[in-house]
Amino acid sequence: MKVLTKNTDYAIRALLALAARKGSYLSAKSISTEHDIPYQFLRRLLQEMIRHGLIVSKEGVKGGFMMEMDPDTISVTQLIEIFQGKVQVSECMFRKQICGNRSRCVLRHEIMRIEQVVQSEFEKVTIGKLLRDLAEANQVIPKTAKIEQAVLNP
Amino acid sequence: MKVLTKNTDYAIRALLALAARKGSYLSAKSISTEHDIPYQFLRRLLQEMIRHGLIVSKEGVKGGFMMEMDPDTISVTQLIEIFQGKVQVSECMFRKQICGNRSRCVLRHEIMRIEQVVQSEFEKVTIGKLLRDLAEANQVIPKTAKIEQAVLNP
DNA sequence: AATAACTGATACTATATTGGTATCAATTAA
DNA sequence: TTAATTGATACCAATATAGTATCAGTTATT
Repeated sequence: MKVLTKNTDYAIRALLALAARKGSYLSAKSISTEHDIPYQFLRRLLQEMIRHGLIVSKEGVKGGFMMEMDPDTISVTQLIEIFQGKVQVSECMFRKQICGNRSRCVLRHEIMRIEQVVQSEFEKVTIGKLLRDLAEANQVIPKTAKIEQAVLNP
Repeated sequence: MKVLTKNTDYAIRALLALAARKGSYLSAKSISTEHDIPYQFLRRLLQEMIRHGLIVSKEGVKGGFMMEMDPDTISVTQLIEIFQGKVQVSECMFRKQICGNRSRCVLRHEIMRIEQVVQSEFEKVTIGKLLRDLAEANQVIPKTAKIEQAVLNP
């Protein structure tokens, strides 16, 4: 059971790069090469994130993608939902009516409780928090010159 | 993101049926029809559970599958692991050496913490507990005659 | 105005996972 | 002997995941 697919994993890494250079445009190409993410794949992810209002873009030369919003308002849960769909126990959850299978519902009750825990935990993990963790981790190993560089080329 | 696949879902239901009639043999066919689980699919699941020592079987007429062990020792985590693989953040988790990508590792650290929470929560949810929850739920609706029947034909 | 560096949109392919079916051999109670 | 059963395994279809390719439109720079 994989918690994060490549989609989400790459998206998080791209957002970290954008958050580290918040306010300036980064091209898909530069993010791709610096973070070892397949170029065309990355572009699709970036466009998806634009559609969800997480980042903005500018076309043409010197264009690229930019993060405008506060990185602390972007949580890992959001990204999981975008790229892996809303967390659900099993399909029957989407039916509005009470599920005919009572045993499944008992199970569901238990798991929904756990889901709440997971959701709230995941919501605390934001791009902002990860970025700070990263900076901290880099300070522990001061050999890697500039922190910014270390953040962008880990 | 689906927490439980059909595999796990069906397996849990089958185990609930077996736990409710603990000590006696139930055929795959009866479980299949009573719980609306595709016959051949179910048989594969049952065999997998035998391989993992969760249940036992007897061949021939009046044969079938039986639960011998304490239902409280079978947790949902175990079933998820059997049918959906061990919970992992992303592939790089399986590499022994420290992952070259530092940003991913920071993320990993966060998620592993969450994983711990999930694991321990899921471990509390055992077949035994679900069965008791079921019986309780059935008592609330006393119309459904015998509890045993209600458990098996929910 | 031409060009090169960009994004937008979308179609395509390969592989893995999930969900489900079919078949045949071996066992056993009646 | 026979019918009900499991053991083992091969197969199939649908979906999800991961990744590639292409072409049209935009824009800074020359």
